[in-house]
Amino acid sequence: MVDQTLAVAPRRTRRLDEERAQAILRATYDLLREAGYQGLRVDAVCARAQASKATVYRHWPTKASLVADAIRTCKSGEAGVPDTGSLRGDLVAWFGAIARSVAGDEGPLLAGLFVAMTHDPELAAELRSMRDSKVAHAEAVCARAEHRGELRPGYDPGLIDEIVPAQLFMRHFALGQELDDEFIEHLVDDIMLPLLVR
Amino acid sequence: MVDQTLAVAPRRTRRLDEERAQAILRATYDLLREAGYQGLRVDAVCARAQASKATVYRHWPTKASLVADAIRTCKSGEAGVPDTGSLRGDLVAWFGAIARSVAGDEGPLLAGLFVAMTHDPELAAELRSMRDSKVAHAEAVCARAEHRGELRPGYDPGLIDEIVPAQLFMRHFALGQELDDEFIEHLVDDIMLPLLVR
DNA sequence: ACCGTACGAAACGGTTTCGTTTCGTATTTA
DNA sequence: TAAATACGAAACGAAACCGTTTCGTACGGT
Repeated sequence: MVDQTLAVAPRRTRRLDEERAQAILRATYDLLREAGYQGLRVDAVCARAQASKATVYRHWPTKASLVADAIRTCKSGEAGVPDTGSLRGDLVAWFGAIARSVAGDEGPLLAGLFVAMTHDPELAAELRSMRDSKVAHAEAVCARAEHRGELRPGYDPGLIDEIVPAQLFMRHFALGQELDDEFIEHLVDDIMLPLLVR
Repeated sequence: MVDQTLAVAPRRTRRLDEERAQAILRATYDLLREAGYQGLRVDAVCARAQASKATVYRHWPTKASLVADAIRTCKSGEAGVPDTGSLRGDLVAWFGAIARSVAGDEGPLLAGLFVAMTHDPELAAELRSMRDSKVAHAEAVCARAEHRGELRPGYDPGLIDEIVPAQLFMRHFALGQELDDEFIEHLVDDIMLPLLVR
């Protein structure tokens, strides 16, 4: 990313240190999580990263480009899920990890981006292209369960990707309720397992 | 609401016309939907409602109080659902209506309020207390279906309130995808009916 | 070593927004 | 009718923020 930006730049001699670029993107990411896109101030990014505004604007001409790069760079990858020996155990462990992500970084980032995505379709498209689909992971978990005899053919693993993040996000942000073990188990036992096992 | 505000005010002679108050709250509501909470400017409310800032600040000392009153006043009520003669028909019609609301007013309002709710717990609590639960409605629809022999006892109507708004909102705002008839039918046939009928 | 470019810090000029004040006029009450 | 209050429009003073420029210094390439 940053290298690519520099590659199309004019004949540069001095260039932005990779460490400094990371600090700028990290500051952007953290402030984006705290304040949302509309509340994000380039001034604040520069202050937190101890970078000059001229530098930041030179490399990222718009707030949208800065934010897109920040998310692309700092977004954590999908953690693997342990094989617990049962479909229910796998789902509880996995959904618990997703819940921690929703309550941690991913949720606040998304919460802070909705209005901007409504107004800036280009940014929206770019951010949506970065979304990690959970379908492959769901397929792996369900295939394991099928192999164990817990599931019969005909289940739709895509329902996991469709339902679980949405339920976790809305419960936490719209309703302000805890994503505790009880809720995770409800999500597994009352919603996802019935839909997969039927 | 507005009357209550006036009732606790000092010995007033001239007072804010009810029509004027409504115009201010309507302008607030509309701008909130367009720009979100963080993008809402009191200046813009005053310009749109043709009210002075002194007037607005006199009656609503903070942006949060203005926004809470605007939502309380302008939020449309839950429309009734026609009795189509079948559970599936009822759900398709009802979820279609919810989808139109999510894509219309309710969704953008919510999308624009997440960050504010994170930072202002009082505002969050107040807004959450205004949320129309769909449980009673779901119970009525399901009771009708049970009476028709379509459902057996043991279904959980609360799942409708839990799942449907979240799925509609996230599909529209997070994924930027259409809430078309196909998706409504998928929501009914592949998710809600299996969970209710089991 | 020299030259060209860009760094960080600070300042710039312009705009926006906030919450408050001022002023002429309107409304309500006694 | 007079007095008190508040209306809408405009202005106020301060702060924040934007994107750009300036300056001394640092870095990369030849």
